[in-house]
Amino acid sequence: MFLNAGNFISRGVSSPWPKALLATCQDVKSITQIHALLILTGVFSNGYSNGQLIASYARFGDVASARRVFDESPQRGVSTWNALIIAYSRSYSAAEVLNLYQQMIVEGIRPDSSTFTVSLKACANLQDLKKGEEILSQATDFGYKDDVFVGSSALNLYAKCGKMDEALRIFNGMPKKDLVSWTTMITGFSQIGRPVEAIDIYRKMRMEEIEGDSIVMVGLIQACANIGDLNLGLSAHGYMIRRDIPMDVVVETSLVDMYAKNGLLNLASCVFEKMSYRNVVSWSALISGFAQNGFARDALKLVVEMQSFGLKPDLVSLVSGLLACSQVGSLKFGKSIHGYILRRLEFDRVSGTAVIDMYSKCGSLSSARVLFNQVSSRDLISWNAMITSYGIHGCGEEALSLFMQMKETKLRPDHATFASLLSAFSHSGLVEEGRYWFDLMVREFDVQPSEKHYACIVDLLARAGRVEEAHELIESMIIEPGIAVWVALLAGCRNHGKLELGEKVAKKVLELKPDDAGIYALVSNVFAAANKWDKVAAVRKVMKQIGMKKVPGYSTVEVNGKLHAFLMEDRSHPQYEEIAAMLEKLDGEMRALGYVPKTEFVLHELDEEVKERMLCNHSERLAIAFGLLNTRPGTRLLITKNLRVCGDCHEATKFISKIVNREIIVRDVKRFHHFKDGVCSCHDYW
DNA sequence: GTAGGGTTAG
Repeated sequence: MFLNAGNFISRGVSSPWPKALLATCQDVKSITQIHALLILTGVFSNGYSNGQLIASYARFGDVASARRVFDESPQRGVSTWNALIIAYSRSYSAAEVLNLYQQMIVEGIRPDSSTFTVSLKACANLQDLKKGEEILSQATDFGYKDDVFVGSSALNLYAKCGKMDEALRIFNGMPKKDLVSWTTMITGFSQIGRPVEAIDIYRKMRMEEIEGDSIVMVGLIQACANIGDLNLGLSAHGYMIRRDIPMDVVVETSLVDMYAKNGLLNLASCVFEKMSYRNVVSWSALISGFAQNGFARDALKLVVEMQSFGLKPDLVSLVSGLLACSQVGSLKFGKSIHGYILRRLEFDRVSGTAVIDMYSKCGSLSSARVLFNQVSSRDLISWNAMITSYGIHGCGEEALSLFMQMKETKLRPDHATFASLLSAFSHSGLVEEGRYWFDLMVREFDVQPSEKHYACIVDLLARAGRVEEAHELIESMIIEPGIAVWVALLAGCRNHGKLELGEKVAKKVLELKPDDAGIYALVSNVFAAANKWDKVAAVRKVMKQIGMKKVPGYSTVEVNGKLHAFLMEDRSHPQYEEIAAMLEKLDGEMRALGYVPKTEFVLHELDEEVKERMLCNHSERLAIAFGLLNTRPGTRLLITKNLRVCGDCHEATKFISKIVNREIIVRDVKRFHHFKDGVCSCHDYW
């Protein structure tokens, strides 16, 4: 090492030899040796290269040594100061950066472009706009107003503080822009949830014939992901391949996320598979893509799989896991994630809300409430989640009471709060409360009713049998009634035998061209209830023509932590014989207690006897029988159904809960039913 | 200057 130093000196290298030598260092030890050499040769006491020495220590994260060099330096020029400031910046000590900046000013050292850039970055990270603006004005005083580095740092400062309009003002006034300036704007708009403007600036950048690099593409891809602009996303991907822009883990992860968010899970998986290196973020992007597109099982599989690759799930990936548990009603998996977070991580607000949602959607309302009480800093979404929980469990009064408590905080209820609240009223039959708060929502809380609020209130009225009133409300709507409100009315018509109006509404719904098989099923059911079998056939034909498949009804039951799924008339199950025998036995006991099969729920033109047999084979009944057979007496059963529970099964489950003396909880696609001692928590109102 | 997470109608 010293020999090399000699070579540098004797050859009279014109570039400063300490710099060249320091650059060759691979560890702190060699830096220490050169440090000693600099002292020995007197270079150090001349103040020469001290900055480079500081920077070298900082390169290996040794801030303490960097500081020592600084403190021992006999002379400190701007480069010495900058070196130390950068050292602190690299170790994420933003406060110390600003501290040094201040000292530097006090000591009368003239800051340069680097000083301002690093200090402004510290303000951005601290989101300290006030300090940042102070530094900006000093930069102007020192003549760095039009410096492109200072300019971009200013953009970043405003972007990180959420002031994109101010950033845009500065951006437009910048005499010189570089790729970083453009990138900061694109990324800034993208991250603040203004993807349209992000894309707009990207287009302007390309019009000025500036080529993007991988970082700017990340911002663009993120914007595409959030706005759902798949065409642009695909072309961005293609652009990078064509121009051979190197793709690192960040770009590839953004691509996975963009495809996954837009439901192109095949493409997302494809990119994911080809990645040479994947981290927790890459896995999370894919997991959340599956979870958010309804592929809960795949999401959960990935949570397990990532661990076999040696990666530990973090809060973000686990929140997606919780979402998946909520969807399939897997209490066991959900609980294990809850435990994992308790043991190895720390809850934040988002994961706290996700756990609340998981417990409530997996049937455990009381656990959800316990956790809600434990969340220290609740935001609007936490409250909304808990109000929703009460709603789906049919606890309208509790939902209202929680809403009143929320009103006492400084949080303002939003459109989601009212959607949950109105839906809670609807499921509990609190019609007057619903009308009252719908009115107050507009008058006092300034929340304009949207389609979903109207759908709630129409549902509320129609469900309560006030079908005409619901119809009148639709006629009086300010906004054009969409398919959701008509569907809510239609369901009311069916449930309350208003078949004449029902037929009219059914036609209306068909005109609006639903894209949902469930809606076609409802329309067809209304025609079936009115014995219009020709129209039933016509609807089925339309569905066939547009290639829409009826979603088969299925139910799942969790037995010993494993989910078992049953389709209607599912004879394929290995335990089918036992299940059928159990159902037959129960059927006899139910009839003895007064059960009469409600064959009107079989929507085909068939013999009564055949209809009765079909009802017995509904998926929820198979799941219940399987659960009874495979769990110890007295165990609570949790059934999840992908459609609404049928009226006859609802009746039968009440009887079964009494006969077997068990609590049976059924989660259908909209809400929960808690069956116990022959009654249901919904009091037959749903 | 760069990536992933929670609530919401029928």
